Amino acid sequence: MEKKNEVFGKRLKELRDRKGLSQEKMSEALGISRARYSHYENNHVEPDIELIRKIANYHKVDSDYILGITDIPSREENAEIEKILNDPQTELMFNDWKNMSEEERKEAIEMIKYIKFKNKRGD
Amino acid sequence: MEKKNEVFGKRLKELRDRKGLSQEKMSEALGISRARYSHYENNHVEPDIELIRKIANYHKVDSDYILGITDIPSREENAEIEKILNDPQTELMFNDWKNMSEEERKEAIEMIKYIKFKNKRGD
DNA sequence: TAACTAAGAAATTCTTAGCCC
DNA sequence: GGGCTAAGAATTTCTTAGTTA
Repeated sequence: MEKKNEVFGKRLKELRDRKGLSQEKMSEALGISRARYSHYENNHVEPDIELIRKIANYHKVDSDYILGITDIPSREENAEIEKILNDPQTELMFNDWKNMSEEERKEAIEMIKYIKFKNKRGD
Repeated sequence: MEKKNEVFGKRLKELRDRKGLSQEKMSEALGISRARYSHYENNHVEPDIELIRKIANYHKVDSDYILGITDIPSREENAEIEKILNDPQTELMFNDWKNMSEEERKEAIEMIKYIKFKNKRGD
């Protein structure tokens, strides 16, 4: 059967697998038939906007991810990261980190691990 | 004519108005007919995924906004941050960094500066 | 059990042409 | 110009039933 070269179906399957659900369970959750859901995963057909919304909501990911516009499942996470990066110290650290070699980075990671380890022990 | 109670059309019109374009110009930009574009704004029909992508890309907004999932036009992803964080080592480092205290971070920054200094001198 | 698909029915979309302001 | 829509053609989607593994 014909398959469009779409990322949409891949995403559906990937998100479903992540939850360990069968197509049956997924179709129930979305309120559609088993066959219909299968068509989506195999890129035989495309859903309407309402179902795209339901899918995004169910998996708690951005529609941009489902539609293959981005490879980041959710920008919410990214927003959190941005917040962390707004911390002055973190910014400082990142300025150095940016232009470090792989070797230097390895070294730095070791040091960081050591610092954490040391403090946990209360030295 | 029948109108679905959709936010999709509203968004299309709003984004077009923001640019001060006619439906004609918009339809040309998207590579579709004038009537077809009008149907979209009036919620008579819904586009396929490919066209949703084109619209989001043209207006530089998230598909989540166009589909009415969010009211925030764009979550303004920081492309630079994404790129940096995709590096495996950086990810590793960041996992530790996240849950470090201010004191620990200070210490880490000193260490990083030292590592860089040391290497510059060729020791 | 789980997933896929052929075939046809059902529904939606798209075009053309024309209308209104 | 700028936007809307009726009507029918064209296309797509959805269901049923059955197949495959």
